[in-house]
Formats: sequence, structure tokens, C-alpha cells
Amino acid sequence: MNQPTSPEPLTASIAAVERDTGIGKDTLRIWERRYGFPQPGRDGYGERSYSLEQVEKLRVIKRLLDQGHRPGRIVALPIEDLQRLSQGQPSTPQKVALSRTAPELTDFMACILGHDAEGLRRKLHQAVAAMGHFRFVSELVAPLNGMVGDAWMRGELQIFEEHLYTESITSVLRQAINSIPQPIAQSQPKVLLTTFPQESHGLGLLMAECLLALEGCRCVSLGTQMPLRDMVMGVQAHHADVIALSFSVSLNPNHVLDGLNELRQQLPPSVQIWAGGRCPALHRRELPGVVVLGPLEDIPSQVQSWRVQHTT
Amino acid sequence: MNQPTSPEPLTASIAAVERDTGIGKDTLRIWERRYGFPQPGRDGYGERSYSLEQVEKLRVIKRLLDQGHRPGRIVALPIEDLQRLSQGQPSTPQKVALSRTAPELTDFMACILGHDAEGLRRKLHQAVAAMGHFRFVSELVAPLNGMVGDAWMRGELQIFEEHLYTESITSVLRQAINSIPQPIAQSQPKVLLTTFPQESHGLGLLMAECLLALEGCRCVSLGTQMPLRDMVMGVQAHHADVIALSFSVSLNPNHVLDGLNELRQQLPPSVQIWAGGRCPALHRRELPGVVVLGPLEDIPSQVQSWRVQHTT
DNA sequence: CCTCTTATTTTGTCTAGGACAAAATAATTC
DNA sequence: GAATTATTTTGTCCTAGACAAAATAAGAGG
Repeated sequence: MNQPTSPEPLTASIAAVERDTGIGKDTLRIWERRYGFPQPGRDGYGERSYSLEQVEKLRVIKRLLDQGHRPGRIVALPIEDLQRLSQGQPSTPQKVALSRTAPELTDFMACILGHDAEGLRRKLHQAVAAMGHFRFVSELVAPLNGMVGDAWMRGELQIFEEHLYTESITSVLRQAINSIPQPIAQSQPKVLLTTFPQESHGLGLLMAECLLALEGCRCVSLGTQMPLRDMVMGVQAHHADVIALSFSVSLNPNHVLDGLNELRQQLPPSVQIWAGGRCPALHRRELPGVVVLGPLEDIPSQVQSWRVQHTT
Repeated sequence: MNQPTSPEPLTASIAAVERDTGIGKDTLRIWERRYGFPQPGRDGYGERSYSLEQVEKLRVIKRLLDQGHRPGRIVALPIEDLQRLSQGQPSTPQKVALSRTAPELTDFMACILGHDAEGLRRKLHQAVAAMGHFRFVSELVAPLNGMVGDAWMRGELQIFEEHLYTESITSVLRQAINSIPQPIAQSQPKVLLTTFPQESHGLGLLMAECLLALEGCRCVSLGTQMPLRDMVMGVQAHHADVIALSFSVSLNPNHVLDGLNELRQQLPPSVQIWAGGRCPALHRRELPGVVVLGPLEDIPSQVQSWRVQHTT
């Protein structure tokens, strides 16, 4: 049987590469000029078209940059050297926690790869019941996210498989959150949850909401991709004490830092900003007036410390 | 007390404007060249610095663009004309059906406008219990969606208010779906749910999933924005009988029609394609091999007719 | 009057190379 | 060894031109 239209794009446009790697268009072009990589081909209209190998290598490079390497030293290196580098380091520290908790995680991976949606969901529900909400999120969902993300980076997972995973976790997490009774006491902090406009990953937000609700916070989630201006209006409208933001790996570091600073300026000082997630930019520098939460375990203690501050 | 850092940025950089308005840097520059607006000043380094009024006007323009206006017609207009424009339109024709069912809908709107997240959620849960799943979706959620969409178009709703609504409905709908027992019988159709890559609205999908689950279908939702290639792989991996797609108003008609045709060609003929949603393109032309569902009420009869076809 | 096809505008994104501030590193001095 | 100063590195901004894809207008044929 013949192909009706063009089968599938075996190359990616510069916009697609920016989307998939988180590396800006300007940066991609200037790397090409300075380091000779990437060296995309050109399509019929003279526009760059990046091969899948190059995109893959860019992803590896991105990860190494997040670990602190410098572009000039690694961008021109052959892929083998890069892989050696990324093997050497334990990469993100969660890798360690991962192997520690690893035993039954592979069971869940097996469900994902076997397209066993019902089985996955059932196992997840069992895990919530067995582990309790807190351990479910911190010891199962978090490392599993890392595992799925890694597999996806390596191209071992198809998009539809990754989406099924996300859907299943989302569903179970939402149910878990709903099962936590809402506190009425005004003494509990009111927390507004959302993400920056470029951030479309909602799992981190859901995990945070679950842990915050568990600590007795009055949570109002606005979902992902909220413009800065609306965050400010939202905080005011809901009389929130805290705005909690989630940042995933692939966000542009400068956007994150600039955005947080501007948000800090536009928000009254009494409102705290809590920023969490795997985004490396968060930990690069001190952010005045912003509480950066590292691992999920920080959440309970942060809530606790808010209470201490506000019982005077 | 004095400000520790620079007092207040009374102007915004081009990156900040992109972040705050969602209008790309390239676009901002070329509007300036073509239409004479925006006309930012320059800071000490010759870089554009936009005044807050200009950013505000750009936000209004962005909203009008989303409503279907064209840049060339509106970008150069004075702010007053723009505000007049955004008041004007009554938009979609579903208004008629809306006023028919309207009585208690305004209660929900009041919750949204009053930022009463808890009240909204509580009322929604009550409504599910009182009306049953089917009527909840078809007689409450569907018209409420339209009402919120209209208010948003008219600029009466802020983004954060609309997001809170979406979050609340999502949460309640997911809980409703979870409360429907999964059938085990192989005789039930297995339905894969998702949307095209351009489509980011997930509410329609959730509504469909709820009604399909109610009819006894074995539902597997992959969430939104699934590339065509992965839809095909997903159908194969999950041995789906049906792939159900949701289309919202704002999608490009040609993309929809072309995409459906291509999907039809790549899928085995035994797999049915069900397409639903408010997208006008769906109803414009006969689509061979695609079942177009109009109102939500079509879903039960379509499932019924699938069963009839497959009991021979 | 509506529908389909074909010109014509409109519009966003791409291309090129140049420039420069902020961050990171190396060199120097105390 | 710590603090200052030079030097390199690196990302983002600049201008200005080009062109495909989308949207609209115009024409042709039921």
C-alpha cells in the first residue's frame, strides 16, 4: 500500500527543536556559528532542518548544561564523549533516591510498556492505600516520574505511552487529593497553586497540592500556564497567603529568574512565594523573597515554619 | 522603609512583554515596523522598553486576536476603539440553548465571579448527586462551558477565573468518572480518547469519557495533543475498537479535515473514528469513514449502534 | 444563493551577521 | 589563601530582508 501524504517528518524545524530541547532559537543559531554544532541540513526553503540524532544529542547537551558544564567545552564533542560524561555523574540527585526505592518501580514501568492501563491504575490505587499519601507521592510518583522522563529522553517511550502514564497518575492523584478533607480553620495557610505560562507540565503541581492539602493547607489550584498578571490578581481575589509554583527541567533559566523577581515585586511582601520542581535555575542563585523548595520532603517543614511565623 | 533594589520597572523589556502577553519577539518587532504600534522607547543600551500602557493595550489586542480579529485591522487602533470592540460581539449561536436551561446556571457563575472555589466545588458535587452523571454533563457542564466561554470572550472573566472554573470542573468530572465501575466484558467497545496536537482543551474529552464510561465502554484516555502517528500506534497497542476525538471551536478547519482524513487512511477500517465537539468544520462536509457526533446526546445512541453492528 | 476554485493580500516566522552586557573563569596583587 | 582586576565565554538583543502558510477577495459554475 502506498503512502497517501508525506509519511513522517524525519527532521525537525528550529521551532520544534526549541520546544523539544528548551534551547532558544538564537542560542541554536549561535552555537552553529561558534562551535559548528548543531549543523542542520536545509529544507527546500533554505530553513534549518535538524536530524533526529542532532536533536537527541542536543537533549544530552542540555542535561549536561543543567549539571553545570559549559557550552564551549561540550557542544562540539562527539556523542560518545557526552554519554560518557552523563554516565559518570549521578546526574540529578534523585537518581540516588531512585535506586534506593527501585524494587517495585519496575513493575509500574512494565505496566506502562505493556499498555496495561487498568493494571497500572489498579496498582497505583493499591499503592496509595498501602503507603499513605505522603509516601505515595514522595517515594513512588516522584521517582517514577524521573524514570519515565529518563526513558522518554532515551527514546524508549512513545508519546502515547508517556501520555497514558501522565493521565493515570493525574487521575489517581486527583482522587487522592479529593479524599483529603478540606480544613475550615482560618489559621491554616491559603495556598494558590499554578505555573508560569511556558510551563505545561501539571504533574508537579498536583503532587505539591496533595502534600500541601495533607498538611492542612487550604489549596486553590489554578492549573498550569498562568500569566504573571493573573497570578497577582488571583492572589488578591483569593486572599492567598502563599503562591506555590512548580518548575520542570526544561524551562529557560533566565525566564524563571526574571519572572520570579518580577512576581516578587508585584506581590505584597506578606504573601510568600514557594518555588519547587526540578528546574536547575532555581538552585543556581539566591532569590530574595522567594522560598525555594528542593525535595518534596521540604513541603511539610515549610508549612510548619509558616505556621510558626503566623501564630504571633 | 526604602526599596532595596531598583524601585519599580516602569517599563518592560521585549522578553518580559513576550512573557506577559504571549506575543513573540519577532511579532512585536514586525508590528512596530508595519503598523507603528507598539512604539517602545529605548533604554541606555538601545534596547526596546515598553511602557505599561502599551503592554496593557497589547493584552487587549491579544484577546481580540483570539476572538478572530486580524492584526492589520486592530493593532494601530486607539485603545478606546479596542475596548469598544471587545464589548460588542455575542459570539456563538449556542446562546439560545443557554437561555433555555439558564435558571440555576447563574448560581454557578456567581461562585466563579465571587472566587468561591469551595462553594463552586461543593455545588458541583451536589449537582452530580442530584442530577445523575448524564444530566450533569449534558445539562449543566455543557451549557456552563458555553456561558463561561462567552463571558471570557467579552472580557468579563479574567484568565485566573476561567482557569479556576476549568480546574473545578475537571476535578469533579474526574471523580465522577472514577465512580463508574469499569466493565470487564470483552463485548464492550474499547475506546481510546484524545485530541489533535493543536487542541489543548481537555474538558470536552473528559465530558465524553464520562458519558462513554456511563454507557459501559472501556475507556482509555491519552489526554490532549496527541500526534497522529501516536494515535495510530496507540490504537494498535491498546487494541481499541474506537478512537474518540474532541474538537473545540478555535481549531483550524482545514487541519481538522485533513487530519481526520489522514487518520482514516492510516487506521484499519475496522476501527471507528468518532469526532465530537463544537468545531464548525466537523459539520461542514461529509467525512467518509468518520462518525461526527453533534450534541452530547448522540453518544449513547452511537455506542448502542456500535453494539448492534458487533453482535453478529 | 450557495459552493468550489483561483488570485491576492496579510501575517508570522525564518535567515544573516553584528553588537554587547552579564556571568564565569583566569590572572594578578596584597 | 583571599580579594581585585582582566579576560573570556555566552545568551540575548539589534536591523532588515525574504517567503510560505493562512486569510480574504474575486471569479466561475452549478
